[in-house]
Amino acid sequence: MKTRNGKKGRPISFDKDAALEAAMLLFWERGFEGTSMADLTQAMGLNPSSIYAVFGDKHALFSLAVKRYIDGRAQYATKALREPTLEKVVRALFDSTVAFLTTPGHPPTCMTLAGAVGCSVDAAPARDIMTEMRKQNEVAMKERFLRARKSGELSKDINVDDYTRYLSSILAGLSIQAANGSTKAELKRTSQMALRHLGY
Amino acid sequence: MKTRNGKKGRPISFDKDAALEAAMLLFWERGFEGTSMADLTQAMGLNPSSIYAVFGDKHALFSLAVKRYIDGRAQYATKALREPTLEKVVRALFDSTVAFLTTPGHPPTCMTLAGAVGCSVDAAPARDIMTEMRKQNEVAMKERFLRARKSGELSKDINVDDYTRYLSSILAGLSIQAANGSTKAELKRTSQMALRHLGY
DNA sequence: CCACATCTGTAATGATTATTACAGAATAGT
DNA sequence: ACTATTCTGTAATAATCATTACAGATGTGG
Repeated sequence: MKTRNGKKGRPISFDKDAALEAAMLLFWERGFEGTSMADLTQAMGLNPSSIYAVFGDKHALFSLAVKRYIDGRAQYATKALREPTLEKVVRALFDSTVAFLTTPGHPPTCMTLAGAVGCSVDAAPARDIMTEMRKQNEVAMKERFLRARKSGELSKDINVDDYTRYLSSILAGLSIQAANGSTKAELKRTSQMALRHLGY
Repeated sequence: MKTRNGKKGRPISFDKDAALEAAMLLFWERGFEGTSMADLTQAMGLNPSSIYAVFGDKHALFSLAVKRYIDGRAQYATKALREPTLEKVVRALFDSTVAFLTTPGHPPTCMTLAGAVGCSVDAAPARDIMTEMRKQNEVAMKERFLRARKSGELSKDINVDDYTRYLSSILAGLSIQAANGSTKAELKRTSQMALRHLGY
């Protein structure tokens, strides 16, 4: 057994992970429609046949790239929600978002905002994936805030849905600010102002 | 003199304004890259030659469409800044934004966010126009807040740049919320929470 | 070493992209 | 009426789009 799990035929000659990472970064920078298969072949260092064989068509590849983004680069948000107290959660949310948006090596914005907001009908599935991801993110936030409400950290006077949407709005706004070219210092001050208004 | 300003040749047979309006709405919905010239010919009811003769190429047409958007549909923001007091300005900013985002007949988001955030290098000029518009919007807000600072309505303890970016962030966030499918009632509650935090 | 299965590279596919060439139609000034 | 000028409609352009056909390469299991 030369391993490969009993699979016959010529084995893959490239690093799937590295290829998908390259695809993810390109989609992140240019969105679904702004990224051509030709661009992808170049960035991934593969020929079309290999891409289609391993990842499927462009839509499937985009889905995988988004999944990689969510499970990797975007985990900072999930981690922030695991902080023990509400204040720490909210602080971590802002701090890690600012850090994320200003990390070199990738575009200064969320992939889910750059990917596809307005797009052609052909790209609508990609846009819907992005919308779905943004909504899932809000659901995760809401669940954490519901726990904070039960523990008494979040006043019962506050509607959790509203609180969630409010925070989500500001965080999305930060991403737009970053895309506009705001510096790390500016983003920090903006989030400090948001935190102050939230009572932290 | 049959008027037409001494212009010779066959006269234009269509309504420039209506055609540009149709183009603007299509760009708004699908962004620069998501809108093809074929889509535009159909939506504008014109053949390519007429479009090129009157509006120039796709980039020029996009510029004109954005200008029309700014000078028309997006004037609500400029009007809000003309309110007499800071509180009225801020309230109007939120109220009119929510009204705008939920007005039927156009996409539920700002054109400057839907148009092109991530895009191909070919579409970069269009993206840069959108970024420029978002920045100009902030400049206008900042000027108004500087006046409020001078009149004593805005505390000198508050950095006007920060205040501007903070408000701009929340407003952009509202646009993302609306694109996510939030209802008018939800957007209203979110902006009410923002207003409360701002002291209004 | 042989038959089979899978992957790789190239070159082709047909569709769609933005843009233009060109011929005919409609006006203006003379 | 005539010519010059401009607009309109169609059809062509060359480039690029996503996708696939196919032949050769490279492996596995027997």
